[in-house]
Amino acid sequence: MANGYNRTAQKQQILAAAKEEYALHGYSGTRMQAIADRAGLPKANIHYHFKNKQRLYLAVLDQIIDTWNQPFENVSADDDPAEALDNFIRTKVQQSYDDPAASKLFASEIIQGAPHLQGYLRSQMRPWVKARAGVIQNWIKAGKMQDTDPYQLIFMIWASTQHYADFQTQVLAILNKAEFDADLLHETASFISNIILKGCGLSVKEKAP
Amino acid sequence: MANGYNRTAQKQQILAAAKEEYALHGYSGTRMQAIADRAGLPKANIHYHFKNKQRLYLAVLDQIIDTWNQPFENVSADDDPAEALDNFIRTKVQQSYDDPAASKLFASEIIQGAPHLQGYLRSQMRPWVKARAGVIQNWIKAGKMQDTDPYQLIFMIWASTQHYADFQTQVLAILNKAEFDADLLHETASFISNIILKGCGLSVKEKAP
DNA sequence: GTCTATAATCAGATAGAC
DNA sequence: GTCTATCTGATTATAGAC
Repeated sequence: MANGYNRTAQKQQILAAAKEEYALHGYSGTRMQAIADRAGLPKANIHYHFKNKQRLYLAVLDQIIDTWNQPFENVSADDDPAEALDNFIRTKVQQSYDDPAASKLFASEIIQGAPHLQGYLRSQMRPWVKARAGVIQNWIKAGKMQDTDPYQLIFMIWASTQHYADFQTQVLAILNKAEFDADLLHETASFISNIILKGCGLSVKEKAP
Repeated sequence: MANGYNRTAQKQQILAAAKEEYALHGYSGTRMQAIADRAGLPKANIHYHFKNKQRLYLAVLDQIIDTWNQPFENVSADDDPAEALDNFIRTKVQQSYDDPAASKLFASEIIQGAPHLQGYLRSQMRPWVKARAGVIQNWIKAGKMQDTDPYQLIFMIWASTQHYADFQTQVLAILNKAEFDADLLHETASFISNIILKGCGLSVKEKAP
C-alpha cells in the first residue's frame, strides 16, 4: 500500500514522531510544533516533506496499515485451528506491546467514525476478514472445531488483544503497576488464548515457557 | 458523584450535545460552536452555564461515570457465577448499544492517557475492580468455578463488550450493515457470553428468546 | 534542502445590549 | 437569563533568506 522505498531518514523521523503525537493527542489535539520538537527539527521542514497536517496524518495511517494484518495473513484450511488461533492471538498481543501508539492511533480513528479510513475498511479490510472467516468456516465444516461465528470470533480476538495497548493506562492503574512488562505480556496472551480456545471447544496446549 | 439535581433543561441539553460532539471529534477536535449548533443555542449560552471548554468536558465525563459501573455492582459471593457473569456481559453490551457516545468518549480519554481521569482510575475504579475481583476469587475458592485470573477476566469482558460501541464503524463496515440493530445486539451478547463462560469452565444456559 | 520570520485563519472567551 | 458582535490568543501554513 505505501510506497515504502526511497524515503529519507528525516521523513521517517517525522513519521515516527507524528505517530506518537497523533496517538497521544488525537488528530486535532496534535500540534505541528510538537511533532517538530519531538523529531528535533524546525516546523517548516515538516511542511517541506508533507503538504499539510492531514497529508502527514494519512501517511502515518498508511504506514500503520501496512503492518496491521500480517498476523493470520497466511492461515489456511489445512492448518490446525488451535495452533493458528493461538498464534494469531499471541502475535496481536505482541504487536500491541511493541507499538502501542499504532494501535491507539488506529483506535482513535475508528472511534471517531473512521473519517479517513472508510475506503480502506470497505475495500481492504472487509475482503481480508471475509477470507479469514472462510478459512474458519472450512475448519468447522471439516469437523476440526465446533460451530462458531467466524466474524464474531475475529472481533473478539481483536477487541481483547488490542485492549492492552489502547486501554493500557486503565489496565496499569487498576493493576497498580508502572509499566506493561514482558511477564504481564505473557500472562495476558496466555489468558486470552486459553479463554478463546476453550470457548471454541478447542483443546489448549501448554507451551514451554 | 455528580450533583444531579436542580439542573435546568438547557444545561442537560448542552451536556447531551457536548457528549455527542466530544465522542465524535475528541476533546480538541470539538468546537464550542458545534456543541451550540447541536443544542440549538447561541455559543455564549454555553459559557454562561459552564466556565469553559474543559469544565464542560469534565461535567460530561462526570455524568458518564455515574452510570458506568452500575452493572456487576451488586454481585456477591452467594451468586451463581455463570448467571452473574452472563448478566454482566449482557448489560454491558446493552449499555454500549444504548449509549455508544458515552463509551467512545470514555475510550478516547483512556487512549490518550486519561489526562482528566487519573484520579478517578486510582481512587474509584481500582477499588471497584478489586472488590469485584474478590467476589470472583471467592467463587473459585468455593469450587463454583475454575481458577481464573479475576482481573484478566474483567478486562476481557470490558474489551469485548465495549468493542461493539467503540469500533462500531469498523464492525458495520466489515459486516456490510448500515446499522447495529437489536438482532445483532442479541447475537453479540450471546456470543461473548458463551465464549467467556465456556472459557471459564462454566456451563452455559440457553435463554429463552 | 534547511531554516527564521511572518501572514492568514480559526476558535475560545467575553463585553455589553436586551 | 439570553443573545449579537467582537476581541484575543493560538496554530497552520508560507514567503523568502541562506
